[in-house]
Amino acid sequence: MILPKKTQVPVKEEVISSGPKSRVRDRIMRTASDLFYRHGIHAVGVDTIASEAGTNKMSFYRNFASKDELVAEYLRSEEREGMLWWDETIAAHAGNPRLQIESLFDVLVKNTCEDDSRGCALANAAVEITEPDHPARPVIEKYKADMRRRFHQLAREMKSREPEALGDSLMLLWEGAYLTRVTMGQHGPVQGAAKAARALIAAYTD
Amino acid sequence: MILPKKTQVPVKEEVISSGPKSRVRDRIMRTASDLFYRHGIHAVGVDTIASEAGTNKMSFYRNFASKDELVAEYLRSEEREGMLWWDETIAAHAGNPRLQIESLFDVLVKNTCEDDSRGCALANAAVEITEPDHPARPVIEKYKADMRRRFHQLAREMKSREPEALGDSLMLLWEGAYLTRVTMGQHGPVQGAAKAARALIAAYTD
DNA sequence: ACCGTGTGTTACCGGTCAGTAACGCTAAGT
DNA sequence: ACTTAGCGTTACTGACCGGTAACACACGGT
Repeated sequence: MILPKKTQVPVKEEVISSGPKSRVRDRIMRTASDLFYRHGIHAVGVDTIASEAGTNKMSFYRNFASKDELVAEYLRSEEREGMLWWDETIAAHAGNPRLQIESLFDVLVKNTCEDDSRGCALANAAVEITEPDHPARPVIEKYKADMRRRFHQLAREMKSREPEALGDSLMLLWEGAYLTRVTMGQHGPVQGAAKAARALIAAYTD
Repeated sequence: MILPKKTQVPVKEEVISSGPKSRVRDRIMRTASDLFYRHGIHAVGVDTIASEAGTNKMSFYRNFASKDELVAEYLRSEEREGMLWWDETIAAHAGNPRLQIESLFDVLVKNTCEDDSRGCALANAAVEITEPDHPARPVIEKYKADMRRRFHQLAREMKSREPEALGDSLMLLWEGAYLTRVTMGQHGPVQGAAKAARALIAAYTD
């Protein structure tokens, strides 16, 4: 850790570490993400994750400090993915904030209505994890605060009346879509989320 | 159970059983409801519930067939309570569906923004419980379907355009308020739920 | 006086949980 | 040829999980 040695070739190590690094770790991450999302975090043990990933518990603990840390990393990867498709979606309609919001909701509905959807991984984790000092908490808080900021930003760019109110209202619809997907299935109110967003946007613009 | 005996006084038994029946059972129910709501269902064991209720595990299993059954009963009681305050709220504005919806959202925001709120007990349970054969599942499904029906009914009574779309939109806001309360706290978008509902109602009426 | 019901108490079951120790193998880097 | 890092394997710990058996007591109705 604090060894003064190894002044030779730190460059090489970084290259390698960013390369094929470890197959096992990636397999565990993918497997854990799948299981956590489908069955919930509390319902999946590390033994299950490891064996489902084709390895064992020891290899798991060689790559992750604890289950809680794995959960936090799972949510960080979900966050990255979510932000990615957000950016991709709005990039397709740059300069047109109204269309950006509408297509965000269109994609949300499309994704959330798929058979295997179980809503938002971050939001579900927030419901499941009640310990205030869990390492996943700050990840969730940061993500949701960021989402809110983005909605406010789009509402502002749209030059709507009361952009904060519109942004928050859209976020309520957004999260409501996720939750009703879980509570009422893919044919529930979630299907009308995009239409509701349009109505709300119209109400706050001229 | 199927004994042909005891043709004497079945009336008396019913009276007694509907009366003071058992204090322990009630204490367990109240304690379990509190713990389940605050910490989640998976996070609370029957041992904890029993001792927190001032009794022990054996007395618990004399009153409940299993933890899963307790969970189902917990949700049934939450359902009863929810329906109660729904009915009370709309009764105050009978004949005025628009005011009924608005005051429903006002009360929702008021309740959900309180310090100790953790959203909707039924919805949280839906997120936590992934087993499709859990006895709590039908309780949740029935409750949420009923809520949707009630929103549709109010939207219809309001003579709004597309009452189904408005009802579903309101439900999205409703559930979004619950979820954002959990993910973003009491000062998040939940505070604007009533205002958003008014905007949506206005958009669907003249 | 008697008996049933509800309750408390203790001890236990098998299973699962997160997490660790110790050993062996292999393949890649030097 | 030698080292080392990554991985597999087995066995284990201590705590907790949901659920049960057996026994004791106290009280209320008959």
